Amino acid sequence: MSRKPPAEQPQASFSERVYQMVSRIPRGRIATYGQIATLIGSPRNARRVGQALGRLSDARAEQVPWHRVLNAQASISAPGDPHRLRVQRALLEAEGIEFDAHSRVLAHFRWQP
DNA sequence: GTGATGACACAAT
DNA sequence: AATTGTGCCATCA
Repeated sequence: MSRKPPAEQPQASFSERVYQMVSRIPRGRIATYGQIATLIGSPRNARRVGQALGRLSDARAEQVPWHRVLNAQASISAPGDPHRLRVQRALLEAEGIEFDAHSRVLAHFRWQP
């Protein structure tokens, strides 16, 4: 009897696709939540990108450059978490990324796939 | 099951 | 330019 092929998933889970795409952001460049969402084929799901990154285990977080993902204003999004805000900014500055007076990353550092 | 929340984005005002 | 409202949808209480 023909076995039903294990319902080949067209692609990895949403979060896996997020991690894979974020991993392609080169050092010294930044991308936005909406940009990642669009790149993985889910244009209206920027929120879910943030949720996925938030669920990264500490171990995985060391392999995924989550800090290179910012909001549409190119600023760090960390409501209610001033600690991560500080850490994230430090990580970005450590790779040469610069901010303007409004804590927004200069357009110059935007990743263009 | 229902309703609130959220690492967002975009349109409308 | 700055606010406010609406869409989105997995998660969680």
